[in-house]
Amino acid sequence: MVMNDSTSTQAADLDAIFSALGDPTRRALLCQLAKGEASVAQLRAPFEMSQPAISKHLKVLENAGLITRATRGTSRPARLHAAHLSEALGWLEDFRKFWQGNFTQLDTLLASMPQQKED
Amino acid sequence: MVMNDSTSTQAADLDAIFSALGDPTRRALLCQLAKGEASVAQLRAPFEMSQPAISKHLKVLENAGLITRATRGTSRPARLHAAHLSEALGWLEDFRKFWQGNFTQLDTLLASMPQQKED
DNA sequence: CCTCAACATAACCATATGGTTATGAATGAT
DNA sequence: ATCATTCATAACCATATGGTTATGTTGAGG
Repeated sequence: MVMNDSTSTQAADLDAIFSALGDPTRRALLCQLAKGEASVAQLRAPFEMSQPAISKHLKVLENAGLITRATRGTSRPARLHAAHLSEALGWLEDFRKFWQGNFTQLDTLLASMPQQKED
Repeated sequence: MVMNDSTSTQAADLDAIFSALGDPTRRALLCQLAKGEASVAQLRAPFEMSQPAISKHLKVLENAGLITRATRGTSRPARLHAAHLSEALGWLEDFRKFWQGNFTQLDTLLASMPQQKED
């Protein structure tokens, strides 16, 4: 497994995806969208936040490839684009496998060594 | 499943974890640490970046609960703390399940409706 | 055609982020 | 005791982020 930038998933993608997920409002928006597509007004409803703020968050999610926008009249409904979410999942799962595989070795290694003071 | 802040995982945790993962340097640091614990100097080696910059990144990772620090003499080696990584994984996997479950419904729903122009 | 509704965009602001250089503190070695 | 090494912290800077209000744009309906 390759754990650096030579992976098929571009580092910039992961930057955008993880950063997008780092905001609670945006995670909540994704949760709403998991129930189906929704307009800006609908997405805004649960929040005490201005409409432009929601539009900005949606743009961040769109740039991260996590949602797509349509145009239906004056409405611009958003919907999930799960492919990019799996990129983040993929990285984390790969990382977990890598770490877990290595952890076993490390564990074995530590067990065969004189005890060390940890701090 | 609960997709909001009332989950056992605090929203603030996820904020910190995902934000921490949003930086390529920090992901690279985690990859290095997946091979085993490492000192600041060792972690710094692959980067063209000052030592304080690395220390700052390590603090971000530590605040996110993704690593722990030890103290061995003048060295302060870092090591992975995978439990918090699984929080991010957990959120993403839960989200995927939620979305996938709902996607089926949505798909069925759309199939039973008159065709709509998408944009 | 006029107007309302639904958004987007611009301009602005405060704070956060990611880097730097300079300096300080603690430990190990001589 | 001194000195070098390892790292943390402080101060600073440029840019990004997350919010606001004000305004522009575009399509639907009377």
